[in-house]
Amino acid sequence: MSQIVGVLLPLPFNEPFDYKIDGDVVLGELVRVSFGREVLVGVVWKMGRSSTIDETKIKPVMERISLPPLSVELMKFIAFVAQYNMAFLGLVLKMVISVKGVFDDPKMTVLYELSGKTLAEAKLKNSDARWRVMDFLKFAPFNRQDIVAGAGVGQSVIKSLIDAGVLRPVMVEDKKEFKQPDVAHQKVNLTDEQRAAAEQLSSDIGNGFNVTLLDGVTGSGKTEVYFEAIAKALDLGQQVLIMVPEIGLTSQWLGRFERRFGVKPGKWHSALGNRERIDTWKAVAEGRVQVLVGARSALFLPYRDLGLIVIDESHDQSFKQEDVVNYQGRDMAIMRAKYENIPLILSTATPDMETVVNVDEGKYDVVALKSRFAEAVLPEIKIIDLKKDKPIKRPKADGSGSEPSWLAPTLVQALKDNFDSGEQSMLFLNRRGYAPLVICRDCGHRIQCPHCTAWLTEHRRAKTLVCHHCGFMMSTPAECPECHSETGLTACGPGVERVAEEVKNRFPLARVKVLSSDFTTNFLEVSQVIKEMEDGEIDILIGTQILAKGHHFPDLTLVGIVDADLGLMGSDLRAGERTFQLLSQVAGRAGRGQKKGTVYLQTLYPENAVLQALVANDRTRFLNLEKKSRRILKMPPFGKLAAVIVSGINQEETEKTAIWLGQVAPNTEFVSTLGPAPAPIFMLRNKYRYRLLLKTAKNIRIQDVLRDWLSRIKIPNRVRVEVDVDPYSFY
DNA sequence: AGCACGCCGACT
DNA sequence: GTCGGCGTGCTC
Repeated sequence: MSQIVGVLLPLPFNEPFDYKIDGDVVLGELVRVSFGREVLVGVVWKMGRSSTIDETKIKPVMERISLPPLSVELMKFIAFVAQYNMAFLGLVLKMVISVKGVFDDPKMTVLYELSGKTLAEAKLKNSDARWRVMDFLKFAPFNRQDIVAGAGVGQSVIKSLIDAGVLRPVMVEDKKEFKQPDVAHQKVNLTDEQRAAAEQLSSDIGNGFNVTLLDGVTGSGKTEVYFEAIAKALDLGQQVLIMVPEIGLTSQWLGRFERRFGVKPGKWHSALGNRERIDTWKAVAEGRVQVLVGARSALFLPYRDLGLIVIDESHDQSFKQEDVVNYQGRDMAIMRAKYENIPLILSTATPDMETVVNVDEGKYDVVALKSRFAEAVLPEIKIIDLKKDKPIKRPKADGSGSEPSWLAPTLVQALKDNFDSGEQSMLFLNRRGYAPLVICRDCGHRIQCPHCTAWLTEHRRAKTLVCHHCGFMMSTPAECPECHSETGLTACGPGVERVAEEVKNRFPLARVKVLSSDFTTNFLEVSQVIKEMEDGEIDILIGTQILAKGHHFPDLTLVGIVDADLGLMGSDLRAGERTFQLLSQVAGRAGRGQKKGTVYLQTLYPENAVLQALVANDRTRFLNLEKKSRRILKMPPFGKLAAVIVSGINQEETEKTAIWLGQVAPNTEFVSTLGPAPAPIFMLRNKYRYRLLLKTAKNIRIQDVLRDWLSRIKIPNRVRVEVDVDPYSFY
């Protein structure tokens, strides 16, 4: 019996294509079909016809893939993500099934089983070794190596049994085995507060959809607490997903997991090799891996029986990122939990405003951890007013003139005292490279990226100038490209490399290391430096953002934030929130052991409300201020935003399109638009960019408004219009 | 998306 | 005369 089904393909379409298929079919089944001149794997999305094309043009399905079909819940989730983010349905599906080679013929291995033929029938003599082999294979087939080890025989014994037909080969798929976590492996002693929190989280497992904010300061043991909820889900035989911001940085997390559950969890991230990616995808689909830690993209895996989602460091901005499809990983995770009807835990020390408001409105539960582990106390935070406490220029080593300084005398003194008493210090500056700008002193020329409206950053160690927006790279020129002066080029402002140079200069005896999320530093290098820091082999560590993530350095007692104002600049809606989160995360690195830590914030604006709230260690005050201003401005979460970016090679054409869009933009009591305006980075990768911003009331379906708006004009071919629902970055 | 078809300008 | 630019349309 042949029937017609709609197959959704991993291509930019919103509708499935019709194919003929024989036999019983279920929705979600994976099928290989020919499409145009390509062969693709798609998903049976609809029963029956979805188009009106001539039946003779409908091709048959080539092959049915023998993997479990996508669940109805996952299909609904895919449809939701597509409609919410204004993305093609097929491209969202692509995020689920585009693992190169998963659907190819799997690797097979040869195992041997008993054929039923006896030794006598095979005209073989009885021997101990032969009987041990036959005993060993009584219940399950094994490969040659396993028979050798398990029966304690040599290869020749096995060979004679095979040749005689007593053993026969069976081909089985070579599946990577994922060890099952052991819930009772090593229970951790929890404090009363932690125990209560763990119990509340555990009680939600298996009881349907629910979101809980696990709110605790750094060092309060959030991880150990949600581990207990994970244990409960594992007890029920369910799968667990833990979403983390950047997997490469969590070797400490993996260590803690392994200590608690005795095995390594499955991993999913961009740096995974193809073999491991295929193994993991299949194991997730077949329910052979129970715990998976992963980046955003792990949300789109075809879990067999997902029971819990945990989002670690849930405030992290990297959960919102531009993938195949733009989406907010945290919000999408909550929707997935809703469709799967399972609980979700948001774990953070600095919840974002969306989460805070949802807690206020009673939509999310909250569990708070107020005290730090053991004796550890919160660090003391001090502000250094750079206008009064000015960094003092230092004479150059060779005596020719002076070099600028980026560290105020107070901070230098504190570093000295800390070093003298043999304790570790850390300096934080969220700027990679040596200097963010190179300028010619003779003609005033500033070296710009040829493809973007952005200055090139000097990376002195690599002897290159780099564009941090498009990746353009050139070797640092010897003379000014404009006036050819050989002495004019000067580095302007500090990056981590330059601060490190100053520190090495001031403390020649200290062991100084730089840690930066750079293309020149790889994962291995990063974990190496982190290990050295843990082992006390570094006195002063200088680094970027990368330092803010959950590392635990017990002997770190001094943190200096070189430029607390960085990030407060610009018109970004979440600048304040992000700065508060980043700085309190960094500050939280200090004093996690027995010793009290001190944090210095260097700033030109000591009265700034964000910094004041940090000093007072008063998150609530900060959140209330922020909440108030967002409510007045009707900004998220009190209103909705969508950004529209118009980009193209031709400036005139691009600008004209943007202006047209502005002219037909909807403006009502509940919907307003801003722009077009040139985007903050006007030219990016050789394309001119304009931005429009759509703002609506909270109860309006912004996607409908967008669709209606964008359909009013014809977009020229060489102009691209991108939509970003709930934008975070304002580039 | 990926590819073919088809219509106009600058070349061996 | 052809080669190749990219605008348009199609894929079940």
